[in-house]
Amino acid sequence: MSVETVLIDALIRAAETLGLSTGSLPAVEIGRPRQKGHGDLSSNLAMVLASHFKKNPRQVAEELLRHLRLDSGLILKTEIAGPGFINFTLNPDYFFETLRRILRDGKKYGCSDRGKGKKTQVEFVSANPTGPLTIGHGRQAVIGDTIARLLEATGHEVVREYYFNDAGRQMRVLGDSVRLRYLELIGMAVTFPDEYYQGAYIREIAQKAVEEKGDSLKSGDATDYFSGLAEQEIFALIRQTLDRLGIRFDVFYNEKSLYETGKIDAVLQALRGKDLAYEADGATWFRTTRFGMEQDRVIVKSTGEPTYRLPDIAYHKDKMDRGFDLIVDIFGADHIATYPDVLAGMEALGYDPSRVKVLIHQFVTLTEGREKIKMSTRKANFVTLDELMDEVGADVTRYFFLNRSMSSHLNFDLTLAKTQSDENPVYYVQYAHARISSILRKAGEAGLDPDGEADLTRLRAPEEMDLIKALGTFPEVVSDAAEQFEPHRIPAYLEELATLYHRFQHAGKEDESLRVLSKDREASQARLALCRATRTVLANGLSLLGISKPEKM
RNA sequence: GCCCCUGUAGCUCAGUUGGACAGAGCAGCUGACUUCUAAUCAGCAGGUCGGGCGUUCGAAUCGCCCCGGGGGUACCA
Repeated sequence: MSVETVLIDALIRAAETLGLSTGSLPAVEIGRPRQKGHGDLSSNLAMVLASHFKKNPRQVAEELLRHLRLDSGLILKTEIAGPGFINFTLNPDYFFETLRRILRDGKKYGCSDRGKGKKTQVEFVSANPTGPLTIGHGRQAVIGDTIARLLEATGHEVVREYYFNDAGRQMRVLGDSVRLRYLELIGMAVTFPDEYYQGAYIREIAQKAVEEKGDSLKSGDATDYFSGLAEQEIFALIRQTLDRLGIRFDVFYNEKSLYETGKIDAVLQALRGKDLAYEADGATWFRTTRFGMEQDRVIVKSTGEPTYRLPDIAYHKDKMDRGFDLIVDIFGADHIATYPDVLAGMEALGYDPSRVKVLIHQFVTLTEGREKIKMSTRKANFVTLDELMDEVGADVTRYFFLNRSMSSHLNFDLTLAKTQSDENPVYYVQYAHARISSILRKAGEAGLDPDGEADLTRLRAPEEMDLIKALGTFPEVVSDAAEQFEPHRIPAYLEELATLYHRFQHAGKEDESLRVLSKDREASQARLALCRATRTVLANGLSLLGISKPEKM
């Protein structure tokens, strides 16, 4: 039983002796004061009950305290503060126990089984192979991968999936773009349309075609060859980029297969069978108005070609049929309009739409100093994810994207990322890890045992206690981040933890007796244990972010 | 017009789901190294939380109305 539940039980019992029936009690909550000096835990119960008793909250708090029976081995001190908070100070033994647990659990510390065995799919990136991944894709890739890692850490069984389409208009234009560059390369005069893909990579693919085929394709329709070649080359590039970021997909799902296996038709039939699809103006419409939307939507154009909605619905039906309990879709803000239709589709087909969790991340605005750089795959003026990693490395790239909540626009100043990479917070966190590694190495030389037994009660300095307390909240941070799908909580936590560690180690510089490797052997062993526990948590956190854990810097 | 995101220190952003005097990093200014790696630490300065009204014991957080920025509102994806 956690301390929180113990306290809640005790508070409820105290409230009952004041004449409140359990039924009329509001939900009792235990919070963590953010201010030092307000104890370790606090309850707002007195303030919530004040209006019921028509008394002042501090007075209610006093009465509650008078009836509160607490285990002194757990709670050291209670106090009424502020407008009527009851603050609890925990017995340090409690924290030493969590420290032991960290040392015992190691890599598992922070993991939980909240999502025990839940079959979960995370779909992200899903960029069509029309060009190198951009910085916008990068944000999604890193967010998606980290959410997958968080879900794994909380016991989910995760499949990472990339959905793409290599048919359709986009790919035809791509193939034809390559064809025109090819013709140019073999010396023919062509006019290259504005709306075609302008990037230099198109020429490189065309060059490959020249090497493979010479000028044998100068006449006739070889668009299929060109788009096939382009897809192959570009996908290889995309996988390579993802690999640099440490991202591996379990499944690459091709939209085309939905047609080949008849899944598209099956959806159409099913919708028609339920009178949820109808023909009008030469097109086929989905009765989305049945599901609370303002207008019906076209799912098959008058040309006979489906709109994106139909395959999207068929794809999600397939996810449902594959038995996923939780389906996480990660989209950029530009796709925000597509998901209500997909969810309506699920409902129409008799599935529970609440199994789908749609996460929308806002755009990345790339700036160079004050200049905004516009990003578009078709125009040549984008900065690729690879170029970014060339400049700042994979760790910084991942960290930058994970640092901020996905609902806020990300302002990525390229000049800042390049010139200030030394001052990037990721190094601050990594440095704490490296520093600990170094001190553990030194411990052996000093005749201490870095992995040895320790009397943890020797840890009493404020710098030590603050660090221990922070280590104890890690599992909660991880499960909250996973549950809320908010990866940015992890870097925020790690920065705080790194600060506490740096402060702890620095204390030894001001006060000789607080050094980790001191003359007091027992104190040293206890501090080494604290170092090890801190390194474990830093390492586990960095692993969740997919960022390296240097032993030296 | 309607829908989604957003507005917090000079800049970039957090804010534990309604709690205690609003926080961090960077930039600025002071100080601390023959180091258990100073890629560090301590301190100072910096705010009408876009504006207004409301709900509440209590609002950056919830509701309504304005103002600004971004995205969407296709028989494009």
